[in-house]
Amino acid sequence: MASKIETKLLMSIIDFQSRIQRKLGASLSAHGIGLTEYLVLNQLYMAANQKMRRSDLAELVGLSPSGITRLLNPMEKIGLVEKEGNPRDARVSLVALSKAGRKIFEESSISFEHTSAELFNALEKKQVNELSQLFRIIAK
Amino acid sequence: MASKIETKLLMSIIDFQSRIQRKLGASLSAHGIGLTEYLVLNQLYMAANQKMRRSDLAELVGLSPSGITRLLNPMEKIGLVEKEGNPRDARVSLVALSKAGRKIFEESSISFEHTSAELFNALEKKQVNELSQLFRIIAK
DNA sequence: GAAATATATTTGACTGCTCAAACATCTAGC
DNA sequence: GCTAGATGTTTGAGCAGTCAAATATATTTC
Repeated sequence: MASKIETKLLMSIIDFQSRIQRKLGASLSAHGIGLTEYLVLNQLYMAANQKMRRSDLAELVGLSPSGITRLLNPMEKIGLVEKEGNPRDARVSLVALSKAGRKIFEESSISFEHTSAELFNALEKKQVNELSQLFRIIAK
Repeated sequence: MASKIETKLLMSIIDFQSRIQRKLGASLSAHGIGLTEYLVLNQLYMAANQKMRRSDLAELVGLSPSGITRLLNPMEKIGLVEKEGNPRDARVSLVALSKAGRKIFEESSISFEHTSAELFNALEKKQVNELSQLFRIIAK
C-alpha cells in the first residue's frame, strides 16, 4: 500500500492547516475576531471603496451565501461593517467596512503577519519564495 | 500596506484548503464518509494491529478528545470501527479498525489518491517533489 | 405588461466540531 | 492503604458552518 507522493503531500497540507487554524485563531482572538472574520475584513479592506456585495464576499472567503449572512450579522451588531442597500438593484445588499472595522483590521493584521512569519520560520527566505511560486501555480 | 510574502502565502494556503475540503468531501461522500472519517481510518490502517487509543487518534487527526468521541460513535454504530477496553488500564478505550472499515478505507483510498493527484495536476512531477520537500521541513 | 424564469439574500433544521465540567480510573506520597 | 493529584473519556451547552426552502426583487419572453 505505497501511497502516491501527492497523497502524502496532501496529508501534510491538511495537517499544516490544523496548525494554521490553531495559531491564527489564538493570535486573532486577542482582537476579538476569528480567522473567517479576519478574511472578511481583509477582502473589504482591499475592495474598491471598501465595499462589496455579500455574495461576492462569500465567494472570496469560501463561504456559502447563508454562511456569510450568519457571519456578518454579529459583525454588523458590533459595528465592524455596515449594511447598505443598492438603489439600482434591491436584491443585492452591500457590506461596507466601517471606521471601527478598519481599525480592528489594521491592528489585527499586525498579529496576523507576525503569526504567519512564525509559521514559516523553519524555511529560508529562498524557500518561502519557492513555496509561494508553487502555490501561485496551484491556485490558478 | 504591502503585506509580507509570508502573509500572502498563508492566504493562498488557506484558500487552497477550501478547495481541498470541497473536492475531497465530494469524492469521499461516494463512500459514505467525510474527510475526518477518512483520516481516522487512515491512521488506524497504518497503526500497529490497526488499533489505537482514542486520545492518540484524536491527536493524530487534529481533533479534541470530545471531537473524537462524537466522530467515532456513529462509526461504531455502522461497524467501521470497534471499541475495545484495555484490561491493564480501564480508563483508556481502544478503537480497532473492523473488517468492514478496512474495506471502506481501501476503496475510498482510491478516490482519495485520484483526487489528490487532480489537486496538484497543475504542477510538474519535479515541482510536486519540491513542494513535498518544503512541507517536510515545515511539518517537523 | 403578465407570467415564467433567474438572481440575491435570509431562515429553519441540522452537522461537526469546541470548551468546560463531570465522571472514572490510575499513580504517588505519606 | 488513603488521600491528592494526574490521566482518559464522555456529556452538556453552544458556535460556525452547511443545504434546502422561503422570500424578495429583476429580467426575459410573449
